[in-house]
Amino acid sequence: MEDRTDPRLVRSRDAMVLAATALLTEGGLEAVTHQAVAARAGVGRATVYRHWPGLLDLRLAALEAGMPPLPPMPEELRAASGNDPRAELVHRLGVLAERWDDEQAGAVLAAILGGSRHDEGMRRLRESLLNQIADALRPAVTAAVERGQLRSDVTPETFAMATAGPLFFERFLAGNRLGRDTVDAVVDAAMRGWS
Amino acid sequence: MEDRTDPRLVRSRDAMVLAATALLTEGGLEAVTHQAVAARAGVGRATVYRHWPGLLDLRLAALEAGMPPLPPMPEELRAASGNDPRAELVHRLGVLAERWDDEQAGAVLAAILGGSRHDEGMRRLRESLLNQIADALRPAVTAAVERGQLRSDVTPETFAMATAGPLFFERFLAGNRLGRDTVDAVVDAAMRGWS
DNA sequence: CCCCTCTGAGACGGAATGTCCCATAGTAAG
DNA sequence: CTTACTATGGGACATTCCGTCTCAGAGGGG
Repeated sequence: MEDRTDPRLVRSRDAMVLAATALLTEGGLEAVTHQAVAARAGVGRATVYRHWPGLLDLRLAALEAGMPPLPPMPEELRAASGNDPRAELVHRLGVLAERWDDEQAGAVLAAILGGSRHDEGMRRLRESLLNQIADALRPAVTAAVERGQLRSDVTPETFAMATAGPLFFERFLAGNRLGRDTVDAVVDAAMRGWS
Repeated sequence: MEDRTDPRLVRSRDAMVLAATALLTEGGLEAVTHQAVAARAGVGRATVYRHWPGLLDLRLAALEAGMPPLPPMPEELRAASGNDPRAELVHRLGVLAERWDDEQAGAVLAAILGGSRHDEGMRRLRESLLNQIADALRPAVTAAVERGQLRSDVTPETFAMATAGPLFFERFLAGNRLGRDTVDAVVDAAMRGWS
């Protein structure tokens, strides 16, 4: 259990990760190479190799950095919505939609989708992403099921498919930005369709 | 309007496109390079450059070849279903799901999603893909609207989002294969949710 | 049969990749 | 402040890849 806190190490590391995510956003995963990261971060080429010996390691680091966890639901907001499952679902999917509207998220998602079929690390990222979404919806979905607003066989995973699916489609296949009205319509249709 | 029918030309071209799609399926878009295609197709490296001077041209050709149009709805099937919009929607989305279950389609889709943000050609491919889906659903959606089975403001594009979206999510984010039951449940929920 | 086009093979200069070494500067401990 | 240590930057190096060019020969059309 090493405690690597050498400031030089974290400094250069941060600079490299920052450069890598920027390159990823601008030019896709292919643009993330040891050389490009070194140049962008103002760092020696050998340093990048020292931190991430393999190209996949480097790219994985960029993807992880570009995929921070979703913020948890603020407790006061939950109370303010009167513990209404529908309102909570709209809020959580709204946060997700906001995240997906970001350029960086698009680059990360596309890269993970493409890479997860060939690389184990990216497969893990994809699964963690999926769990992130399902977990964000879990409490509200469970509550909605208990109140009879959703069929009892509807799991958070199913509901994620029914809501995040259309949002994903609209954002990344149709290329449209996600407005609050879209989120609202999707949640509405899903609750009606799966009850 | 040239009529290039030199057998040598089409022969080598076909071999290269075949090799390119295979490489795309196996290793993603990055695996498609002039060198790799030449080796795989048993063709001189210069020949690949002659046909597609740029790397993007080459990759675009591979993507186009891996994205054939959806087959039209057979007229007898349409009659057999008694012109029932719901049955037609299930059928068309079933065809789409089958297509997406194929390995090659996954590679193509992921590549298009990732590349369409930086390349004009891929953006066109993405749009054509979207239109393909919307067009496949158009007649049935229109019929369903006319019969009051869907709200009058539901367009084929909206319905595509509501159905192809979840299927896409389930297939490429959750990583599950698409069974007939999934298609059925999704169409069912969408028709209930958007009516 | 001849002419033309496409092809395969290879040479080439340039760029990128991966590995190594070493002098130096920043860091932690005495 | 001094000392031992460690990460860094820069460069050398061999190797591979990339894009372009040339040229002889095979395949096709008239």
